[in-house]
Amino acid sequence: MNTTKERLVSSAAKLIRKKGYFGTGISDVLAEVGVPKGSLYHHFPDGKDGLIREAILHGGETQMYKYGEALRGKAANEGLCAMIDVMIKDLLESDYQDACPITAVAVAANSMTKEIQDACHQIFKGWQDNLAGYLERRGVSGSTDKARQLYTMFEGAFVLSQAHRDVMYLENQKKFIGVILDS
Amino acid sequence: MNTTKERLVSSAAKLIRKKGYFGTGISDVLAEVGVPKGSLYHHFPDGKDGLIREAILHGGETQMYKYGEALRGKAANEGLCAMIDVMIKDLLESDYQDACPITAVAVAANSMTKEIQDACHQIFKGWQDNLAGYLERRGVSGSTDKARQLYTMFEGAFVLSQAHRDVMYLENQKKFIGVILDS
DNA sequence: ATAAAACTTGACCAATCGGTCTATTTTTAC
DNA sequence: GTAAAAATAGACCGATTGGTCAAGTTTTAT
Repeated sequence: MNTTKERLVSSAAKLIRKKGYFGTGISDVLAEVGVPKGSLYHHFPDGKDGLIREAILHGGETQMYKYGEALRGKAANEGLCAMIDVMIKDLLESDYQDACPITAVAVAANSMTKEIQDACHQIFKGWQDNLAGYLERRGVSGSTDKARQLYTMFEGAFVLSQAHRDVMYLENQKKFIGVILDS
Repeated sequence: MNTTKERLVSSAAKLIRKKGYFGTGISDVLAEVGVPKGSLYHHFPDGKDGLIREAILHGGETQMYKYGEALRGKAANEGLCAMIDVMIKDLLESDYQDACPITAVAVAANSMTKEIQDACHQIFKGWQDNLAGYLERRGVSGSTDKARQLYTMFEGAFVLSQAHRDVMYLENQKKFIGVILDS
């Protein structure tokens, strides 16, 4: 399926990674999809907020799927390194233009609707739980705490790699994965 | 001194922490300071970009000073914990509304002017160098690498604590400071 | 076949955006 | 004291913002 609604959501998801909530205009999305304004308000009666909310969920789930693919069937350390490689690839392929799809909105989410805050929260939590489950299945002790810490490090490294236009921050995390897993 | 220019800069710095670059309007700043438009364009001929650039530098330096105060005269582990407490206090006092002053802009900085990107880069680098110098003075080996890693963790924890409205992410970093310093 | 529901279309709206401009007031320098 | 410079003031500008709406088209159900 490739409905108008889906194309609007994935276009919005793509744009908010680059410019965030306030930087992404309704007309930008409309122009990219080639759809008039009325269609958007038919599918999203709540307007921009409804669209962005779904875009966050869509972007977050897409990303989680990519991470899941990288982890699958690998030992803990190896899988986590592959996950970092996904992040590095994302940054390089977009020439450092694509932020973490959630961070791009989350940093200013407190001035937005409750629904959007919840969407950010939900996706972040999903990533974390997914990572914890992955570690648990590999027999790592204290999987919840370690997943949280790894996830924190990766998030910081992503932000800094983008800001400095240097994937070194992400690359460096590989060295610390073992330190955390063994702690 | 408390000049019009300074008040404009610190108001802009305050607002971009809450809403980011695109979310902060020139008129918001003007309204808060109680100054007409002409004054702003007198002090900042480059308009919004010039103002935001100085706001980033100002906000970043203010923050660095606060961190420096927390670290001063303390052993490495103790000082870093105090630094985390500063971040926690910032989040709680603003009811999770204030993001890291640089992150708030940096996540979308790639769609802004080179000058603004450079300002973000400069402040981030300053924090990192400061932390490395602090560790070095305390005889920590590999101070550059460890400062970078601690800084990455703290940045991630700040973003996640804000997004989840839960300072636990920051609080948890205290447990890992020793792990990194001893690694 | 036909009525209802779903969807598309684009003109239109008030409000706000960042920015320009000229006029006036205040401060500084000599 | 007076001229120049700095700063304040706010009306005004075109462009864009998110959003509404009435009219038309297509799809679905019966």
